[in-house]
Amino acid sequence: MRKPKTKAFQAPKGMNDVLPGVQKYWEKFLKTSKEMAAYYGFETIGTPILESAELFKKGIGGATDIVEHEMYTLKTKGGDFLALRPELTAGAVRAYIENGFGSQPQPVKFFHWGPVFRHEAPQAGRYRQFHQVDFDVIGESDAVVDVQVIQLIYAILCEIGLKNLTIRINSIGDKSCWNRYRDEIKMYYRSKVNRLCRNCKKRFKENPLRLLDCKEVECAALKESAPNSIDYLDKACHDHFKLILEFLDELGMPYILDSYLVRGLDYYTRTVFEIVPEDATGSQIAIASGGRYDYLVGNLGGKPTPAMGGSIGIERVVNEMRRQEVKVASLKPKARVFLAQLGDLAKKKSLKLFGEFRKNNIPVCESFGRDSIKAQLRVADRLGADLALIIGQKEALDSTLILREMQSGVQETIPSEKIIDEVKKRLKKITPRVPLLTENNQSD
RNA sequence: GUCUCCGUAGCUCAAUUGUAAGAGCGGUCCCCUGUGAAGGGAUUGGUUGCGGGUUCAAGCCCCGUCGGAGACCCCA
Repeated sequence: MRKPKTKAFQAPKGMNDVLPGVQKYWEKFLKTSKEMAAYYGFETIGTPILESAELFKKGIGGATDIVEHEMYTLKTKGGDFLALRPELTAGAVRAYIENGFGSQPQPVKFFHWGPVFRHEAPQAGRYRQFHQVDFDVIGESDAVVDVQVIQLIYAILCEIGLKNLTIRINSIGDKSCWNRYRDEIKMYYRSKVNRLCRNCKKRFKENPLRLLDCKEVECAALKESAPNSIDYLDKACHDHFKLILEFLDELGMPYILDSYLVRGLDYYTRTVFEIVPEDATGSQIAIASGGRYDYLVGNLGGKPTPAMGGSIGIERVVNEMRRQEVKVASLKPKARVFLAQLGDLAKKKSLKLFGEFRKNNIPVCESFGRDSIKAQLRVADRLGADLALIIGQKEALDSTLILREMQSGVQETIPSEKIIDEVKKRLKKITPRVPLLTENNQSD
């Protein structure tokens, strides 16, 4: 007889469980991000995971890969077309407009984080559901905020312990520069079209600027002598960018000017940047990126408002933290006291006692499910407890507890009402078997 | 969407197509019936991702499918 078996479920492709063993990295990163963001004057905002699909088409650009091929879309029962957000900025800007943040003192600074979705083939550092933190400064055109956003993101990454990060930065100008530059690019490539790869032939027609993004050997060789976008910035954009570089120099931040850096979202103007770990193996996965988007608020129906933002990919950061073996404190509260029980009455009393200790802010560990005292003490030992409290039939009736110092094995019977104070006293006296502030890299 | 490699116990991995798929680690229990660490013993573990096919015989070969790792594209 075969038992009918439910098939084993698997998480959807490219979507991962965040298991207890890696939570500490997430916590460390999020805690640091929130604190730093608050310090820089950012206020936290949360927006829906679902938004009108149209928002992203208008915001990110209908011709981008993200919107054209990678968006999870759905039609509701009411007939609305919604999409799982592929990034956070569009939602933040929508919220800015919808809630009238435009009439508050400018700029408005948002800190924003959560899951985002892109239907792509999973790969190194790439998932279909992943998480970003996002920083947006809306309502300020000064170059100083461009630098401030980069500084903030860079500082967070350093603060959590990442090393050897490089900032790549470029300016792609704005409307007044684009046409001129696009013409130059087309001109340059016109005679070379048949040497381009298939994709680039398409790009030549549809979006010539993306030609510079290609990594095919042939195309990469061609772009070496292609006109440089920076040479086609108008005066305002040029000055803006120059100022940014001066700020970065002043701050001593490790940036390289990458004139081929073009981001895949259409809303960017002027400044674009990404932060890449210098990896000996040559992996070039950006863990953070962003840029200025001076037209986005206007394009989404608000009044024209300059803005700057950037986001960090949490999974990529966590992967990098683990690759660099960053030390992160364990999340497990270090319980130095173990509570062991024997018998039904004792078990009931233990449960109550556990609550008492909690109120007194003394972490206590237990293994109530185990009935043998031996097994319980074994657990106590494995957990590295300094004190074991044992309450058996006899103690439960007498309202006492046995207090055992694990190191020495010395025991003493203590009346229940005095146990909290006694434990406090002993904990001060005894040196912990396991250091309290463990910064370990073991998976928990 | 295209391509390459991979899928055996909770974990790390064995198994020339040929007994009834094994080991280490882990878990549980016992040696010790109210007292941890060392040691010893036992035990728990699997429709070999799933579904077909070839074969007397498939973990192994073939097809499909679902996952995973990675490359392209793109991106955090």
